[in-house]
Amino acid sequence: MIRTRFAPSPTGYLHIGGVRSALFNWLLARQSGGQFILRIDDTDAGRNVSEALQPILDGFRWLGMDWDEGPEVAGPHAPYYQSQRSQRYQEAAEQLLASGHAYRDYATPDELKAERDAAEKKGERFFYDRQWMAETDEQAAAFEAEGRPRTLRLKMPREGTCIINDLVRGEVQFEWAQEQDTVIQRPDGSCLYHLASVIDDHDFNISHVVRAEEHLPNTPRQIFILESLGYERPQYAHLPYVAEPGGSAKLSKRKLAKYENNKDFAQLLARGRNIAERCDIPVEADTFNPVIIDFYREIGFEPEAILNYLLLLGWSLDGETEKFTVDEMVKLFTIERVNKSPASFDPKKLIAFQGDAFAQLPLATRIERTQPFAARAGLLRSPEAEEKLAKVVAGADDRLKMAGDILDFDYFFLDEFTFNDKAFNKRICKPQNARPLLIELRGHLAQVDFSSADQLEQEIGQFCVNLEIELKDIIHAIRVATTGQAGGFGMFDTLAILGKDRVLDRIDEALERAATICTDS
RNA sequence: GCCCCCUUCGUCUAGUGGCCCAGGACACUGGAUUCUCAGUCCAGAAACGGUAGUUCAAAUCUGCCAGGGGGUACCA
Repeated sequence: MIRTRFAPSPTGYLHIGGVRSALFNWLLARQSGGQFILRIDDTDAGRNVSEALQPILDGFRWLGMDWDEGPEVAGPHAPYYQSQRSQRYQEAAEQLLASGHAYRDYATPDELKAERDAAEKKGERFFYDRQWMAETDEQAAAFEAEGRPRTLRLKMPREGTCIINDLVRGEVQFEWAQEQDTVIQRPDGSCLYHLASVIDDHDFNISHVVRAEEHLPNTPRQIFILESLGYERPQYAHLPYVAEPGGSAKLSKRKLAKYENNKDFAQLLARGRNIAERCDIPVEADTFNPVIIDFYREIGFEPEAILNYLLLLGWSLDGETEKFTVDEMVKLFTIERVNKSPASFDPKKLIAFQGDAFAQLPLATRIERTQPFAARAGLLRSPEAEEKLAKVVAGADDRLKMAGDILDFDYFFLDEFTFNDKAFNKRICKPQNARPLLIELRGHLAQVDFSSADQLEQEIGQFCVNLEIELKDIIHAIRVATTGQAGGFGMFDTLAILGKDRVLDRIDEALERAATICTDS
């Protein structure tokens, strides 16, 4: 039985790279009828865990990655919080000490630092020489009498090779002699990550440790721990990390400011901020950002689109197939086809996937998705607004890339709207017959029934025939006058949705504006 | 510095010795269609880090070099 795990720290946000690691773990488990476990690495005390964990669990639920064991679902190996498992780590630490695989060490942080600095000065690699190792209880007592702090260190082998057969990297070798005597327990008795992680993976029966490649160099010491304890090795798969947009360094939540200099990243962020601002969504610098999963949920992305995009960041089926439903991902994913090299996060391609996924949705679903955004932005105040929303979403068609884009069509809902200056100049000021035609058309439109777009098309067509002009001689001016925009969807649909009153008012408004701002030349 | 990993179009990738003067996708450019925008269709530009070998034949194998990255914690 394949059992995989993802182990987030409760920091209050779910990193996009983390989501990808989690996805690969989840896929691996699901495709074989295995299990996916969520374990919380909250060894850092002093933080309100439940509060900081919630956004992460919400993220998982939103993405549809369910976990078989972990927070809020419990399970046979509970607790799944490392902070509640210290007793267990303590036992393991003692076992390691008793078997001679670990030793008590009494070096002070200052002494260590001095040695480290000295080694660096000589251009050498620091290597702890076990100077303050207590080999006997007497020695330990003596050190303790001096008031020295006690840590527990791994007594790493000084010769031989550690061979790891990694599922994505193949065989990787490390010389034991290069490994440091890692500290596994602090003076206060708390245990460190490497110990905790190994114990938990063993206790939870994790069969496949699938994690980011920054853990690869840590693996030998973890293997040392687990073999010293007599545990079986899990299978390892070290994933390439997700790199920053336009770069090759690891995508980091600490470098948000830097990414804003990336054009594509900045555009995505700006798009999100625009939606958030109008919908009154709190924009916290820490979480409202394309590196964090919450961002996408807030502005109306489809979880499947994100999953699909992330899947392709480091994995491919065949170089041709790009679109996968979640079921297909589960069925077709193979750890063997995970790439070795880092993949950089490309906001543009993510948007392309999202736009595609959104367009695939049935109309009713798209309406449903846009509804909350329209509501929060105050577009749905009039009684017939819901009905209008349905028409607008239908008319907008694939111009809507994400649910929050509905705000681009606010001019259908609000009395107030703004004219795009450039379009106004080009379509209304410049063509010399635009204004007379608009006046003429306004008069005609006042007699026309607006209930059907087809009807409007006929009427306006006839209007053009009568005046011996072409449709395009007038239609652009109408668009700008009634929507303020250079582009938009079908003009007759637009007019029908807008309704007669608004259309006439707006033409009047446009004419007034033209009178004041168009400079005759 | 030391250890480890990685290196095909701008980006994600296909490619496991001949099918590759390198295929697909996003983005980009041009054209067609339309009332605009979006879309769609067609076309185009765009890559095997370098080098020395092995071989009849190398993006694919080997060595070296270079570049990038990760790790090097009483962080995870």
